[in-house]
This record gives sequence, C-alpha cells and structure tokens, in this order.
Amino acid sequence: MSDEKTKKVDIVTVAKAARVSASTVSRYFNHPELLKLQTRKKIDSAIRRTGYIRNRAAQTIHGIRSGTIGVLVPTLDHAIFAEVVQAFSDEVAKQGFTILLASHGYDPQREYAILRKMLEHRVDGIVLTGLDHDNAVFQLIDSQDIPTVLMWNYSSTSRYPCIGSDNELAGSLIAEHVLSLGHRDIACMLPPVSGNDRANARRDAVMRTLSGAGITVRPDWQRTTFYSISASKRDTIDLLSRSERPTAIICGNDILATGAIYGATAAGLSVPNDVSITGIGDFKGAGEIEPPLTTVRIPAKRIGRETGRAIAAAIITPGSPYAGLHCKPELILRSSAGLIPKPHLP
Amino acid sequence: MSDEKTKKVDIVTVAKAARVSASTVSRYFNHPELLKLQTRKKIDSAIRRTGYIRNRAAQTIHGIRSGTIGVLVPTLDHAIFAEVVQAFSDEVAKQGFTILLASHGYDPQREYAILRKMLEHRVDGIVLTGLDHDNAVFQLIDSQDIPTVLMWNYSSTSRYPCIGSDNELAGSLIAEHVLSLGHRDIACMLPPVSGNDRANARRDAVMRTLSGAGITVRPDWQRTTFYSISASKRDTIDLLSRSERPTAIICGNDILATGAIYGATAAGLSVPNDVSITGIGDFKGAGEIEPPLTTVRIPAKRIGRETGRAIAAAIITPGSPYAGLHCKPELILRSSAGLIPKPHLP
DNA sequence: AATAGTTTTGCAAATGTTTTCATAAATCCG
DNA sequence: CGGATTTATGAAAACATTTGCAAAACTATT
Repeated sequence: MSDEKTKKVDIVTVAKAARVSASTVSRYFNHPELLKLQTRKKIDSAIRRTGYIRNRAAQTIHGIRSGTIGVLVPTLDHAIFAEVVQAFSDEVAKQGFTILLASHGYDPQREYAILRKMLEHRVDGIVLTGLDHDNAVFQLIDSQDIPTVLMWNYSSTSRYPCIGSDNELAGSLIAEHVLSLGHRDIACMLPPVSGNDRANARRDAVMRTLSGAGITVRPDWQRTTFYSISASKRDTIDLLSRSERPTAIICGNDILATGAIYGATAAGLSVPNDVSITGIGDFKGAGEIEPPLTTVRIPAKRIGRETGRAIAAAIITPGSPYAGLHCKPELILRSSAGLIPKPHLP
Repeated sequence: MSDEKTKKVDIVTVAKAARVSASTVSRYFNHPELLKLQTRKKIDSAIRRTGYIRNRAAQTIHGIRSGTIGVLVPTLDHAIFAEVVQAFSDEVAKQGFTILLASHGYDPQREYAILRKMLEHRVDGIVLTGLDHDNAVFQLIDSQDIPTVLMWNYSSTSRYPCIGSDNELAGSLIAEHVLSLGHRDIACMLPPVSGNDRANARRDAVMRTLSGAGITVRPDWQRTTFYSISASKRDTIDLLSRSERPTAIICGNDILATGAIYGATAAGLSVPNDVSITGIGDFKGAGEIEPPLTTVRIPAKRIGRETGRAIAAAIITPGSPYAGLHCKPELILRSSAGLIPKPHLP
C-alpha cells in the first residue's frame, strides 16, 4: 500500500506522483469542481498510491476551521453527562466536527487551564457545562470571541447562550409534587453544591418551595450526600433507622434516589407505603427500578442534540446570532412517591 | 485586557510589544532557560497585554507533537465506557494531553472514517476499543506507524498492544461459579454480538463452559437482549412467567443483570431464593442493588488508567516498545446468586 | 486559421510557528 | 582595558498547506 519513497507523504509528494502542482492537489480537496475529471482521477490514484492523509494543522493556520469543538464537562463518571456528550457528539459529527473533550472535576482553576489549552488547539467552538464559571473563563472567551454555549442549565438571565433545563424549576416541581401528596415530614438528600450551580439551583428551589408551604426541614433531615449510590444508601439507612423518620425523601438527583430506594428496601421499609422517594433527572433506567422512580425529567439527549445543533450553526454561519433554548424539565409520575400513608403523629 | 491594535495576536505581535524578535518569544515558551530574566519579564508582560494564545496548529506542522490522543469508543451511553474514558482522560491530562473523542456506534465503516479524521488532526496516539477492527483500520495504523493501544479487551495473541480484561476468562469464571452452585437449568441473556468482540468472547466462553459440564441451554432460554435495563426487565419477566423456568440467569453484563433483578422482583420472585442472577462488569452501583449483584469485575478505571499511562509513555519515548497488560477479571461474590434452592423437578 | 472567451493549471506569497546559524552583548581573565 | 569566552538575541529558512493572480490550454466563433 505505502510505497513511493518512504515516510513523509505530503501534498507535494502526491503532486509529483500525479504530475501536477501542489496547488492542484489542494484544489482537489477544497474545490474539486474546478478540476478536469481527468486530473481528478490522476490525483485520486496518486493519493491512493502514496497513502496521503491531509494535514489539518497546516490548514488551520490559514484561518480555516479546525473542525473541532471543545467540550468541557465536570466529569464523565456520571452517566448523565456521558449521555449528553454522546448526543452532542453524534449531532456535530454529522456536520464533520470532532470533539476535544476534557473534564475539570468541578475545579474552576482546572477549567480555566483546559479552556486555554483548547483555544491553543484553535477549536471552532466551546461548550461549557453549567452557568457559573470563573470570571477569567468568561474573559478569555470574550477576548477570543469564539462561539460558546453553556450547556445543561438554563437561565434567561445568562450572559451567554445556554441550552438546558431550569434547575430551579425542576427543584420546585418536585417539591410541590411531594407537598401535594400531603407530606410534611420531609427529608432532603442533596449533593455537595460547591462549584455546581445545577445542584445549587435545585437545593434553593426545593428549600424555598417547602418553606413557602410553611415547612422547615429539620437539620438532621438535611443530608449532604456525595454523588454515589453507596453513599446515599448508607445515609438513607441511617436516616430511616431513627425513632422519628420522614414520610418522604426528596433527593437531588436520580443516583441519590436510587441509593435511597435500595436503602429503604434494605431497612425493611416499603416504598412508597412507608416512605416516598423522589429524584431529579430521569436517568436511564429510572423507570425500571422497583419501584419505578417518580422524578423530574431533565432531557439529557435533547440538550446534547440541541447544543450540538446550535454551536455547529454558530460556527458555520459566523454572524448569525444564536440564542439559548430552554429544554423544560417535566414531572414524571411513577410509583416511588405516594400519598402520605397516615397522619404522622410523633 | 485586550487592547494592542485589534484581532490576530500572533507571536510577532507579542514580539513587537516586547521589543524583541519572534524567535525570542518562541524561546520564551520552549526554552525559557535560554533567556535573560529581564527579557522573560518583558515578554511575560507583553503576552499578558496582548492576550496572546499560542497556536498549536502552527507548532504541529513542524512535526512537534499535537498533544492530542484520539480515543474511539463504540458509545458513551454505556456508563462503563464513560468510566474508562474518564480514567484515561485524567491520566493523560497529567502529561498534558487532550483527548479527541469520537464514537462509532459499533459501525466498522464509521470507525475507519473517524480514524482517518483523527490522523488528519495529527493525533499523537490512537486508542481503540476492543480487539476486532476492520482490516482497513489496521492497515491505516500500520501505514502511519503511530502509537496505538487496543483498550478494554485482552488477548495474548493480539497483533497490537492491548490493555484490558480477557472476556473469555470473565465468561467462564461466572459460568463456572453458577455451575458450582449446583444450577443446571440455566438461562442466558446476552447482548447482540455483531461488531462487538467483547460480547462475543463472553458468549462463547459461557456456552463452552456450560456444555463442558454437559449442559446445553434450551433455545428459548437463550435470549439476545439489547443493552438496556428496560429490555432486560421485559425479557426476564417473559422468561420467568413460563411454566418451566430456569434456576439461574447468566447475564452478559451488569446492565442486563440489573434489569433481570428488577424483572424477577416485578414477577414476584425472590432473588436468589427463586432464581439466581449474575452479571459481568461490576459496574458502579452493582454492589448496592437489592440484592447486591454477583458478578465478575472488569476493572474499568484501572484499564483506563493503564491505557493512558502506556500510550503517553509510548508517545513521549518514541522508540520504547510498549507491551499490553492483562487487567484480570475477578469473580465478585455477592448475594444475587445462591445455591440451587431445591432439586428442580419439572 | 485567427481571435476571443472560458476553463484549467501553476507560480509564488502568505499563514504562525520553530530552529539553525550567525552575530551582538555580556562576562571573565590576566 | 583588550581579547577570549560565554551567553543572549535576531534573521532567515523551513514546515504543509491555501489562494490570488497570471499563464496556459482548450473551445467556440467567425
């Protein structure tokens, strides 16, 4: 396959092999319609013989698009981000883009450093997760004016186009639902909020909604639980094995809720008869757990797809203003939360 | 922040601002020890004032490493791949690499096309998932001689360095365990194997081990089930609601097994008292399900980390031969599989 | 068969760096 | 203080492409 001298097949190697000039080979790729059919064939064969592969780096320094989009997520370990990234990747791949992916582990410093690196690579666009970022991050983006989308969260007041769900809405949706079922003895299991505006928004909304109904969550029923099934299972067992126990547990996401269901089961309690449990997210499989999880759907696939569409469009048609998009969260009623069993008398 | 004319800050813009030559600025980045402290300071300030960001594309055409590694996975939708990629990414990020990620959805054609694109981007290394790939893929890699690792699977006879688990071993490990518990009426729920050598190896090993013990799995107890909790839950319910039912279900992976446990629970059966269920993978959360899942651990994090380490080393020290590594699968005994309840008399 | 018009191709400059080689500046030593 | 070293810097070539412009090769028209 690869004969023709050795090593280093560049555009002039191909040109020589095809007995044309380098410019013609360049045109073969970029403006094939300008070439005679015959020339095209010669070049075609030369490329095949030499095993030539275009050098995108060399194109990029001409201001030509690099064909890459930088995607920054907190982590891929949470299935939900993986799902978003997958949908995003599929969408932009259709338009010929490849993604440069990195995770910052909720560390603003790292996020800034990674962003810089991506700009060094001359990505054509940037996707960040969440609304809150270090000021330096925004400044950097401003200074480069490069298409940018904030993905996952939505807020109408964001300074950048954002595509995602309003997490406050999600939080209040679930809190209201739990209230509407008659619960008053409510526990909350929420993830750590530092550096995580999604979690923050949800927490605030839940608390506000509950206190709006005159309910304050007892401090020992407010758990900050690390994002993991085992942690939430453990915390739930602890929570439910006390003398007084809540009739409902509002969990900050479906992973926590899954662990909570396992924990309740392990503690010998029935969900939702003894205790109601809710999640947020509607992760894959949330509908299949026993009992199926009542939750709020954050449409991950859709968010990924729409973000991909928006940024690809912004890159391809530079001037066009691209707007944010709210992918509304939606209450999903299943059976892990039910009416309050009986008046809870301490 | 960004004054100094407008637009296009390149190395000569910085050079002018610092009143030095472009070469000196280049050295500032690549061989700072050659510069006088004073000059370094001038340049430092000039960079800050101009908001300069290096152009990696321009470096790359000098044969300098691009600092990117191409990673090709079937999909990110399966949490397990996301986990591998995350571990990989963390590891190589430490060495300054960024990953160019793409998924091919088990389509060999797409895999080839994506690989080409990654080579156009002049990635410094390639990571592919699994052992089997289109011949054209291997030819392409050969012709470019670029460091490559096959990740996830291990086989001592692979033509490329591979880092992962021996899936045949995993399959026989679990099959033997189920046999050792006394089961003879065994069902299998396996994912579609086309374009998926991992699944293939597992299936073969399970079948061989069982038939080695004189057991043939009844055709209607051999399910090919799409990778999804809902599909496996449905199939399990179907399987268990017949007049004759197996005493054990060997699932091709933990997702299938999770669905199977839910299905058995939904069908009113107790796991493992009425039916034993096993997985393969030991995905996150497998130990927290009720009942905790007996499975074979495929050490995803370790595989990702080791792959990252190996390829980074191969890139940084070009000549060095890099070998594969077997991350052995390990039987994890939990409680979803138990001794056969009673002699099963049809 | 000569001219005008069109299509196709090649030349050379440009892109943003790095690097080799040469030169200028600083330092050392007697 | 002057020459010999050593150290720091600059000029220009190189890297793999693209592209504007001009030349060459066709076609069509008379």
